[in-house]
Amino acid sequence: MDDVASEAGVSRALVSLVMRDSPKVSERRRQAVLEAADSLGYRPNILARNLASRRTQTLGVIVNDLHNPFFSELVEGIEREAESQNLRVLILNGGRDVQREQKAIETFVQFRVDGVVLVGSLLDSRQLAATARLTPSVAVASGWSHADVDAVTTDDARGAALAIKHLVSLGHRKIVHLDGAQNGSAEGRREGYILAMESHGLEPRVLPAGDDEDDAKVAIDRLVASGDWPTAIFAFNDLVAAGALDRLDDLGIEVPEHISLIGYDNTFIAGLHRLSLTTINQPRVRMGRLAVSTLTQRIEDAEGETVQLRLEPELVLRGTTAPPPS
Amino acid sequence: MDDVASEAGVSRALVSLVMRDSPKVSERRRQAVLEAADSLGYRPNILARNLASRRTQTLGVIVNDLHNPFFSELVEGIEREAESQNLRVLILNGGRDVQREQKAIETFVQFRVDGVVLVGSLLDSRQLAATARLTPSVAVASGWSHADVDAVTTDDARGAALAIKHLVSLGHRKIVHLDGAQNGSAEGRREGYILAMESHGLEPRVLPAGDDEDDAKVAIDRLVASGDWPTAIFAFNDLVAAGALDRLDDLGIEVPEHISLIGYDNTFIAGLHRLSLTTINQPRVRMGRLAVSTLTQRIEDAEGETVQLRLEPELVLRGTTAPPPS
DNA sequence: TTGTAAGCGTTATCAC
DNA sequence: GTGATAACGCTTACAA
Repeated sequence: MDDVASEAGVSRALVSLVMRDSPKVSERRRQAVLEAADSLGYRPNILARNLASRRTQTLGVIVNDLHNPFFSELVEGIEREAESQNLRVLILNGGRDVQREQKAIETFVQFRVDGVVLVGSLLDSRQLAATARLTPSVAVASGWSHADVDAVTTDDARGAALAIKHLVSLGHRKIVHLDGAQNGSAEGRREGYILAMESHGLEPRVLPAGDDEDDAKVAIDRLVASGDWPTAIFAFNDLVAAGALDRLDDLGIEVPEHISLIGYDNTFIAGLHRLSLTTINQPRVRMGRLAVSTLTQRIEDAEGETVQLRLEPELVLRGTTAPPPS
Repeated sequence: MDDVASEAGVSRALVSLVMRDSPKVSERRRQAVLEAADSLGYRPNILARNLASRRTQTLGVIVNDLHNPFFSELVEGIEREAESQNLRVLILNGGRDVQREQKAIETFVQFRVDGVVLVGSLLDSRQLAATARLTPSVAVASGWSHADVDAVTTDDARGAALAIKHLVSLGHRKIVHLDGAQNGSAEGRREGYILAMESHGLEPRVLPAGDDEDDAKVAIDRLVASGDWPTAIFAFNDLVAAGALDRLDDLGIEVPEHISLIGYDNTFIAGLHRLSLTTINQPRVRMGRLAVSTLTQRIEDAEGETVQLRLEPELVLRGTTAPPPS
């Protein structure tokens, strides 16, 4: 910075102002500084800047699972809103592992990012609350049971109810749920499923699965072994549905002729014609944007009341649901 | 840090040593410091640490397209190797946009990360070389034409040749290529395709497409409009192949009965039974690991000779290729 | 093994 | 618009 200052024939303070796009610099000086900086290949040191200014203009995003398209599509929304607020976005991979997620949080805290967005977090309420005490935080797409932390979700119970209602209206009565295990959204969908089944006078049957294709395959195999076959499956998400579909194809069980299948998230996978998965849509881009705006409000006012936004999911009809075989 | 020191009854320097897991601290003091840190909720400030130590122990990863599973799977390899070398990994989304990628590089440079991994970069040779001059860099999965920059790739021309050889051996003669446009790997695959076609005495036909499903659909529509129908399509990647498959299904053109289709990357999409895409595999995890080890060597020795690793792609036979209709 | 003191590259304040 | 000077929170010789 000293070098740039003397090269441009100005003070260091002026260089600092120019680098920060301050309006109180004459155009002439600004040009001189920018040229000097350029010719010397000067790059402001963000570390020093952040240290001195005690702000980072950076948001940390922790993505539970980069492999799941739902999350990467959500990140788009986050980035768009952050960009419009002139905030940088750093991404860390949670790797579907609570420990790694905790470590990622720790990293962001140590980096002193202005705030953290937890996408599809695996943390429980207590851990989430602890995180929010450490740094401004918002949870997106990670269920509904976290009273004290800002969150943007869709109503998972309602989404599940939409799925079940659709299946019931087609005439299904034996509908099983492939459960998302410890995933934050699993509880809402599971309970929504159970409630919806009961409200239709049907008996719920929850099969533990997980959140990706492999988990689904194992679950389907167990379902086969049980000998008790349903007429429809409500899967935790599209990945699970895709895995289930794979296994059903292996077994020669036709979808939707023999069995109906419904996913969740409406990722691009569900839209592939060959899968044409009936699913539940979540407005990801909007969720991402809202998460960021919620977070920036929280950053400005640490004490404000907890914000909990719950958007509406909607049913997307495609080709994997039909009336049960007669 | 001062607070922790006085709470633990030691000097600030000692606290620093403990926080960095230095071996030269007595167990007794270490415990005292850790307890004090814990009770005060102390978190070392990485910014200050990095500033003072002039190293960040952090690698920056710029992912061209989070939406493409190939890249997210590659990131796994990167993270694994980085973790084993005790390096943090920060991810920035390139968003399939050269400008954004350049901005991401700038951000990492300003953060003074120890090095940068460019995954599926869109930069041309000159831009890449400029980046490498700024900070230790390695390009992964972004083609072969960047002589002065460390790179880990697979042999795209060879991959294309494998695809064409397979199709030719099935009896195909009219094979078109859906081209990846400005994507770094596009050139190698395109030229490999052209060369392979010519070596079989066939006429190459390159159709501009892009790198995702939508690009593919447009390209297929143009192909239809041309009235000149091939018996096989070699797509730039699995996403393009999936998009092409969608469009072909729309048109009632059966794969592989009427037309054969082959993708590239062997992402999990290709493995979905409903798509069952014949494709070319790239060893992503290994590529990721090699990228990091190459980069760390470069960090240690800025002057060493350029490292260019080219791994072998391989054909993965699935269900979208068959002999041409007779 | 512990303590001291001089940086690290910025920002921020304030008088000029 | 400028220049001096004190933070910012840590590391790192070097001394003890």
